[in-house]
Amino acid sequence: MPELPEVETIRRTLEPFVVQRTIQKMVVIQPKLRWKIPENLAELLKHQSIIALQRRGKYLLFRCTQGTLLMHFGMSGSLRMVGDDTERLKHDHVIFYLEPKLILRYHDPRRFGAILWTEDDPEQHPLLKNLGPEPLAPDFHASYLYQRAQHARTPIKSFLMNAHIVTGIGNIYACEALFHAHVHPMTPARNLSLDQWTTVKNALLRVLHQALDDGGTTLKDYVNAQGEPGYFATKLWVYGRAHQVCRTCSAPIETLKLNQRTTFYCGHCQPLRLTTS
DNA sequence: AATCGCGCCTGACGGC
DNA sequence: TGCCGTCAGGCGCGAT
Repeated sequence: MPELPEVETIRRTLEPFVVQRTIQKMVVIQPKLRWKIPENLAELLKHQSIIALQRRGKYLLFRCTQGTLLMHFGMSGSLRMVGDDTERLKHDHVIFYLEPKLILRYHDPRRFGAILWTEDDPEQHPLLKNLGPEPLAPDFHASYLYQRAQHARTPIKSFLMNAHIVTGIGNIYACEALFHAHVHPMTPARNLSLDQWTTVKNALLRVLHQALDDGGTTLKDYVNAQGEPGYFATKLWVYGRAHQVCRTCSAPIETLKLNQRTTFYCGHCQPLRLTTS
């Protein structure tokens, strides 16, 4: 599922190809994504040039001459460059035809993704304006997390996955970062000391950078814009490893449900501490 | 104000 | 073989 490293990988793969190109045509096959694709979008996009390709959290931003196309991949979305348009697949919902010739196909079986348009500052778009900071930004500090967590009784894993606190962290990287930080996912966020937040933040950055180096995590169907998978899946320590032995201590990896999401952890390496230390 | 759980979707899989 | 239930889950939104 595309989290920050996957979306950033798509962005990096795509950027040298799409910037400076012009949108000749957009064909919508299935407009019903998480939100309906605006009916006039094809008309609006025609003949616009792509000036830059950016990322904010898990959103991909196509900065165009007269506005910005916002793209989200939900759980199962992908965007691929293809040579020709002859072999359209089931769940290919939108096709972008660029000039000089380049075809992009947006594919999303579960349709939890989104394709939207704004002509204002995209940072002020309702979906972006309340997002928390980028964890990979140079000014992202443990002290920020510590401050925001002061009154949060919510489990640290839910806290890290809250895009209004910090963007881009989904289930996989939240589980992995907490494992490396030796913090139990149920620990109330406000219980962590500044030192512990430093540990968590460093673990998070290490996991995100490693995943980026590996081109993201492919569990089932994630591919970048060139159709290539990511190789971080082989380096997962807890995610998807229920009942298997911990690679550190050989205890069985356990699971629990947090906000309807399966949470993987090692009960031995990540002891639950309910008192502030 | 913070937190919880629903609903949107399809595909894979297990049981019968 | 087919049908049904369950699970996977990002995230806005309404309810508490």
